[in-house]
Amino acid sequence: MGTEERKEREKLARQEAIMASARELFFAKGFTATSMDEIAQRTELSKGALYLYFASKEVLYATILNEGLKILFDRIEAAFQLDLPPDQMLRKIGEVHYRYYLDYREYSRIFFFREHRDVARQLPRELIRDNLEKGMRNFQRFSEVIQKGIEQGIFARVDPRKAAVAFWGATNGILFLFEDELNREMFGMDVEQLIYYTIDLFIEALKKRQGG
Amino acid sequence: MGTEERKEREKLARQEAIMASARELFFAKGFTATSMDEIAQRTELSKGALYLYFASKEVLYATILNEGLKILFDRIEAAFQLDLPPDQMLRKIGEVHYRYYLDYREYSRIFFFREHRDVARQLPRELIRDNLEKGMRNFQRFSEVIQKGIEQGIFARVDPRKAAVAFWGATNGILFLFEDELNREMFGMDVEQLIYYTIDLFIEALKKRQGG
Amino acid sequence: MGTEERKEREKLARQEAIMASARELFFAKGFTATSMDEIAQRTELSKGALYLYFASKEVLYATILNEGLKILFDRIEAAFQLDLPPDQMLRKIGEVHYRYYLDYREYSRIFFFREHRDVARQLPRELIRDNLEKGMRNFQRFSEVIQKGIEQGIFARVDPRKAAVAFWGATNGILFLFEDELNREMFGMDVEQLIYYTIDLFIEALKKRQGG
Amino acid sequence: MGTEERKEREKLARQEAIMASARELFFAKGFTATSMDEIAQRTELSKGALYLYFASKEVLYATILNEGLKILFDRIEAAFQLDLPPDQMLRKIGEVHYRYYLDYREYSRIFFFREHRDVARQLPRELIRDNLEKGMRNFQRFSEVIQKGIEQGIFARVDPRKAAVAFWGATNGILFLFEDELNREMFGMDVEQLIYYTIDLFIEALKKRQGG
DNA sequence: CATGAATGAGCGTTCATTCAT
DNA sequence: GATGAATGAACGCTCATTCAT
Repeated sequence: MGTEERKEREKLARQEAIMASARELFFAKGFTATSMDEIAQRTELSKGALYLYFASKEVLYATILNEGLKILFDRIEAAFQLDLPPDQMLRKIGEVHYRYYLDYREYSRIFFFREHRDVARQLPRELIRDNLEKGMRNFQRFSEVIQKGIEQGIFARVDPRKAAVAFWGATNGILFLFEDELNREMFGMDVEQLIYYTIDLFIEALKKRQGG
Repeated sequence: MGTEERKEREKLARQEAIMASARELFFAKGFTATSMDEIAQRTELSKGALYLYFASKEVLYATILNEGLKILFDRIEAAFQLDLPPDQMLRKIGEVHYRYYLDYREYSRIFFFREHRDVARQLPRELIRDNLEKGMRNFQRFSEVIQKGIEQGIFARVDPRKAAVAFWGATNGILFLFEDELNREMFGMDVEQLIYYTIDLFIEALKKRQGG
Repeated sequence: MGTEERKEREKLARQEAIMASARELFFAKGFTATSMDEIAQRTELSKGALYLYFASKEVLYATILNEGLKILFDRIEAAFQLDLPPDQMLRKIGEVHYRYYLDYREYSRIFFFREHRDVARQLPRELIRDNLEKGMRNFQRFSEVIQKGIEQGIFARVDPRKAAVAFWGATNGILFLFEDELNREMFGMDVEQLIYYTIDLFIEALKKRQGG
Repeated sequence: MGTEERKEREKLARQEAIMASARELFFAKGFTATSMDEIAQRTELSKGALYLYFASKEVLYATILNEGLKILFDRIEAAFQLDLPPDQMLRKIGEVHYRYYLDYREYSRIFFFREHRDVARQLPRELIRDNLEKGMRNFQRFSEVIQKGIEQGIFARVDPRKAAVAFWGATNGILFLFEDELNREMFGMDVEQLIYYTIDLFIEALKKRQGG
């Protein structure tokens, strides 16, 4: 029968509806300031119904965070499918990171919340493992790109894995710094300028460097 | 009589006792999740007494944050007093940042979270301005070091201010990434290794790069 | 099914139960001295439940006040519907005021206190306007009665509006004075005696007076 | 020795200083909104010291209220010393009441607080008795004036004591009504106009009335 | 499945009063 | 007498979660 299927579909639709409301509210007001009441209201569902779909406010939040993480993973994954020479690929990855930061501003932002950590632990084990695997795959690919660059003589003989983390850390750090208004004011420059500057600086470093 | 002095001492001791409890709790659970009740209990003082020493939870938190910020500023300030060639000075700054991260782990950790900023705004205007000024002075010195390196022919003709932010962002980003247990597990390397790796990579990049 | 109806009824019953507790407490101790905790306890409901029915302590109080005010307005309104000659109508109004004072002793009492006004301002604007309108209509009718008395040659040519306020003020003042136990003891007479005495004195004054 | 006297004087001075601060604050913000802290601060005395002079916040408040009552009593007392014919004397009393309302606005206002009653009971028995006696004396004189008016044929043969209370109640009632902003707006006239209007209306009534 | 009324613990903050000094 | 640090109970209000229907 299609009955069960329909029910399953409806259940998922409802779940997504809740997440949609929650997303907007969490993004706009943060975890603490958002109440289950508001989420229920915006979803036009009863407060009790929320607990039919999500075990707790924390789990709901964590699920949303995970969603954002998935998007980032997928975008990076997609980038790796492109056929680009290593140096351009590196630039592409940086760009993807920055684009994600622009397109999903709130997800990026939310990763910087302390609450993120406390709450991320609430994710079902399988999701956590899944994220870890995806992350590792990306990291692996990242390293391979650099390795390929070395083999092709484009990059110096660096440690590909270290370089990958350093690169990722650098872009992350820039975006993080520019989250703070006081910092932005202090630096007097915009993120875009700086993120590409940092990416290029880094790629140059890899190109010219000798030894690991 | 020493009576008054003693009282003053005791008052300061009590204040420090409150800050100590608060520090531990804020570090462990963040601002929102820590209650004045808990702080009072841990200090073995009545909740009301807390308000004799700090006007509000926010002010208490802000006072603690500011303390940590001051230490970092002072350390960087001190580093700039050393007489080192630009490239070594850059390495020193990175090292200071990392040392601070090690010695005041929890402060670093707290600065990484968004909650920090929301509360930091509650600091008295003069403190905010003071912090901003200190930050700017550090940033200025930082840029000057790079500028000097360029003039001495050690560094390529980069934009000193952009390079300074990129450098600071990179170290920050590494430390931030390694805060996450999953990331640590994924990367399979330790922070120290990587932070120095990144610093050196960066300095090399500045040395070899042509154009700005 | 009657399920929904029953629920609605129960809801209203609960609301009334809260108001009943609140009324007693507010009457006995005033607004400030009454706590939501007490009201909840007396209603055998959790404190939180109170807020399901009333948005705030102020709104709860205001709702009760408004209820009492409405009764008074309605009674006066009803009196004006009677077909009585002006002098008897005046006496009727005084009597209504006094009867209300007897029947809704606590409401009268509460209106005498300043606290009332501070909280009355918290009423929704529409209610305030509504009350003001009702008050004005009553005042208008009141004046018209006196005006008619003048036209019929029963009353002297006084200013009807001033006379109306003076009359209302006089009855109010008597009731207010007799609220105080010390005053009652001092005067050695009862309210009823005096209120009618004052009313009659007043009507006589209007009858015999020449000029306005 | 004058030592003891001096001490006594100082004690009284201190007491008065506390009352002065308290008066201003109670008048400006009401009983509840005024804290002992503020009173102590304004008096430049420690909070503890306040309790050396007044047993509680309530007693302090009551003492101030009593002071205001005394002023009113004294003014009326003084009026009775004047050598005026009964009708003019009555007008004088009304005027004194109104003048007091103008000059000691806050005292008048404060008598209308619910808190007044709750707190008045806290006065030392002797003060309460004293007030009662003064009140009775005034009431007695008041009645005598009317009695004299009757004997002189100026007033009709009313019950002097009832008339006195009615008169006092009427002026009180007017002042009370005009305390309320909404009422003032509704009536569209000012107190002064109306208070004299009511006084005169009343005196006329006494003059022309026949019987008691 | 879904509702929404109800709970109950918790929040930051205030403040009259006490008491060791 | 005088201080002022400390108390402790209270305040109005919120909200994640539960559960009878």
